[in-house]
Amino acid sequence: MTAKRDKKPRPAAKTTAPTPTRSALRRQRERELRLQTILEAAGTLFAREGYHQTGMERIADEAEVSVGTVYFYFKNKEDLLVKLLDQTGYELRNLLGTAFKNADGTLEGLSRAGKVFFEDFCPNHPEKIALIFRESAGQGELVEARRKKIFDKLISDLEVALQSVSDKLGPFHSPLAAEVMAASIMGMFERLAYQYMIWQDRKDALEEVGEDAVRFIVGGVQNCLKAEKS
Amino acid sequence: MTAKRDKKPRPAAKTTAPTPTRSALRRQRERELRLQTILEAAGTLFAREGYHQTGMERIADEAEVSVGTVYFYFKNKEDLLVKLLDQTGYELRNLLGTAFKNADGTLEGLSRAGKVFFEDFCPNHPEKIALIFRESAGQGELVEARRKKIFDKLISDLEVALQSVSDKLGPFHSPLAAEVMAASIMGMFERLAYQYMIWQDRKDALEEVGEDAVRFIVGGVQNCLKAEKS
Amino acid sequence: MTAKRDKKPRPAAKTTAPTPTRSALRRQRERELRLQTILEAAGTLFAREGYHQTGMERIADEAEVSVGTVYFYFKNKEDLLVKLLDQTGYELRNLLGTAFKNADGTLEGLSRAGKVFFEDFCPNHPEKIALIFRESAGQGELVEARRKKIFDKLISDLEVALQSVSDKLGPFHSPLAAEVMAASIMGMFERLAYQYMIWQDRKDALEEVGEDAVRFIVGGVQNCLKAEKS
Amino acid sequence: MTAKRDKKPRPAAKTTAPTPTRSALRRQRERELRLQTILEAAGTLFAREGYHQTGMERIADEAEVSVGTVYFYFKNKEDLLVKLLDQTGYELRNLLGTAFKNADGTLEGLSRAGKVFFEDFCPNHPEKIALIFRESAGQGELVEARRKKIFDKLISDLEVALQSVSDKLGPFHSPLAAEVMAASIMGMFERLAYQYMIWQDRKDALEEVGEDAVRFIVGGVQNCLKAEKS
DNA sequence: GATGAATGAGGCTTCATTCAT
DNA sequence: CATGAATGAAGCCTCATTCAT
Repeated sequence: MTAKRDKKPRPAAKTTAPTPTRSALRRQRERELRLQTILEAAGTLFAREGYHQTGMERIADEAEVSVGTVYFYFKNKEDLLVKLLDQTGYELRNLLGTAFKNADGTLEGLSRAGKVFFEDFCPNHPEKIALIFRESAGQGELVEARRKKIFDKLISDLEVALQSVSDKLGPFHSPLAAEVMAASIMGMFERLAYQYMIWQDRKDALEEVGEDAVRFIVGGVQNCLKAEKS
Repeated sequence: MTAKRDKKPRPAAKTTAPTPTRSALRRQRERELRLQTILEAAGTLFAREGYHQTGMERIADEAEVSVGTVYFYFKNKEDLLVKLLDQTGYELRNLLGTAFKNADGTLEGLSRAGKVFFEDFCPNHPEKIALIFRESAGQGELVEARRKKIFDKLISDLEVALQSVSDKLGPFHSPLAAEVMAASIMGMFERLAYQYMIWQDRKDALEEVGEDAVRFIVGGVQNCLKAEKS
Repeated sequence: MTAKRDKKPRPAAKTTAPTPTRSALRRQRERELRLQTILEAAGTLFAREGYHQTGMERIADEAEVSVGTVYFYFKNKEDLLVKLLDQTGYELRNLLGTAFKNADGTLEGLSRAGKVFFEDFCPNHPEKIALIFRESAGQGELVEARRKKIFDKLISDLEVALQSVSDKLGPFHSPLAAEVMAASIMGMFERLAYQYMIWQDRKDALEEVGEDAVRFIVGGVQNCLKAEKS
Repeated sequence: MTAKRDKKPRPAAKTTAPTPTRSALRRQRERELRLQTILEAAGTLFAREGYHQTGMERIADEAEVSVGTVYFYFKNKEDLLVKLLDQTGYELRNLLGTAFKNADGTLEGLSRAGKVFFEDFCPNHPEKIALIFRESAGQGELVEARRKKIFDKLISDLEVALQSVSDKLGPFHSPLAAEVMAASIMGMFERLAYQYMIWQDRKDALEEVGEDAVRFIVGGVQNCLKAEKS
């Protein structure tokens, strides 16, 4: 979970030291802290300068450690990107997944979820937008696989939410509809975030963008329901 | 359109022959041909193996020329990507732009444009999808600038089409709406193409995907109109 | 004095140890040593084979390090040449500058300085002769600028010495005289060293050459004094 | 004498065409002209940008011919430099050699020769200064050999002139003296020209520089004579 | 655990030279 | 003779990764 290779299936905690000394605990904490520091440094740089334009030495500098230390915590550069991607994906999924669950099968709920993305996530994590939607693209099979998994999960979560809507408001025109809509909505989020956060710097417009997007989504979903609500 | 640097702007003045000789014409043609060959080789490899994973030597091999020849036609690797991107962008814009214009301000027209993308462009140009939506992302400022320009134009074309719709069916709820919807639709196209062409290999599903997407779009647009049609 | 870029200006603030550990000192020493080893390898090869005929790999081989190591200590090939040139220039100026100062405004002193060049510097540093008078010529603006600076300083030192002579023995015929003579003498040194050390291998003749050169110089200087000593 | 390789020991003139047609003559003239054009283009560029910084294509451009044509007239790039160097050397030797001969063993004659260099050659041929004293240095064995030959001849000419002086005014202190003085004077010319023509742009000072240099030389020579003239 | 000097394979690019047209 | 597209060896340099201290 922390260091280089997962060689040792965690024998430490249970076997030798049942009662972790205080210093051991502190060490554990410091280690976690350092790992995060490095991860953040990498994240910042990847987002700002680009994955390939960022060297390991630069990351080490930014994290105020040595290159060797970076390699102690991460197997290699790709690993750094993967971990970063996973973490970002996890956060995003946490945020959106929760929002979708709370949607409770209503269109209002979906709308709220959309607003969470545009008004919470985007303005607070521009570098994560850059990472997940830009830097992680086209970086080799392993990263791409991870990226796919994240999107798959997000889309899947969204699909479930849409099914709930369907359960309440009637079936969709097509069996693929939920899946397609889920992917569509993710695509919207992606491009809108990219447009207004990365290519233009219009954080202030995000609220309105979110509202329009949400209205678009609601209309879209409604239109895919076989028997539309009167 | 020509080679490396446009240094010599055709020193036609001296030669008394305004009509290019036949051999000169053939050379011109061969040159254009070879340039395209290289461009295609690069396109294929970038899409299949990734931009960074593809060396110049590999490209030369694939195009059956020497490395030097590649550099005779393109300034450097980035130039190759940029030219490729521009060409792809041009084609896509040609296709979609035309479709949007033909939409003539009707929702049916928009739908047709969507189908053109999913049923014409996607299945026939999977490598262009990969190039424009994956490989060109995060490759340095110059490429990113070009990428932005392409997306901007596509979105702008689409926005115009949406304005036409608005002209016919009434104003949108918000002044940003057209722009946001345009970007949204591009995002949908992007992610759906990516999902079904790259991550999954479901060309057969594209037709249905397209239909669902289009239905979603139509619903979305309608919902953004102030006075909805009854 | 240190490595590649002086990025980190010694972040001493944090470490509570103002006294560098013994191992740190040893490292420092080893580093300096290696830098010199590389510099010497490059110097030897540049002199023997020529700057352009010497590849970085060859230099690394000669210094018994890897190419990467060379680039760890020097920014690029030009940097290697510049550092080498500076070092050589510094030594030469040290030698001649001191000799000129000790001349104390006498012609005998000047003569002694000349002999130092021909009998000390030349036979012991043939490769530095080659470097400063041959390899560093015509290698781009940066190197040329450095070269000019070195010559300027040497000439300036010599001019000062000549002014001292003038102070003792009377003014020169022309205001430019000191400067011209200084440059002339440097030119003599240069070509004589080149002739007898590089083009011919007549180290044994250097003593006599030096004597003749010095006699020539003395006569030249005297002839430029307005009121010659009887 | 003219083209690529001297393969054919000139069978043309005598064997097949005893009476050169008019067109053949014109061709001959044009060929010579073109050769000179290329040579001048190369000379200008070598002096301005440096030998290594100048590509063959650039030379061809400047001469308004194709690369192939350059290779028709010159075996390779080095050949271009060698021919240029030879030509320059020839001119210089012509100029100085004549001047030395006209010196007629007098110090006034030597002085006149010096002035010819500083007041005729330098201001009118800055690019030749650059070529012979900078660009041709350190460019491989063949060029260096040629360079040596040129300097040897110049020095030898000068030495002869000095011997004439000696014949008139008495023997030199040392048997090497004439040779050493000859080299010294060449060195003076070299460095002074370099200083005032290349590193500084003080053509206007050349006259004075020449005068001072000449006075220095005269004094130097006199001082090397065993029995000085009263 | 941390350090940072060392490694070296691999990448991109240049450019003198050739040769079919 | 002239052209200029094509060649490909060779060069410089980067940077992820390792390992002795």
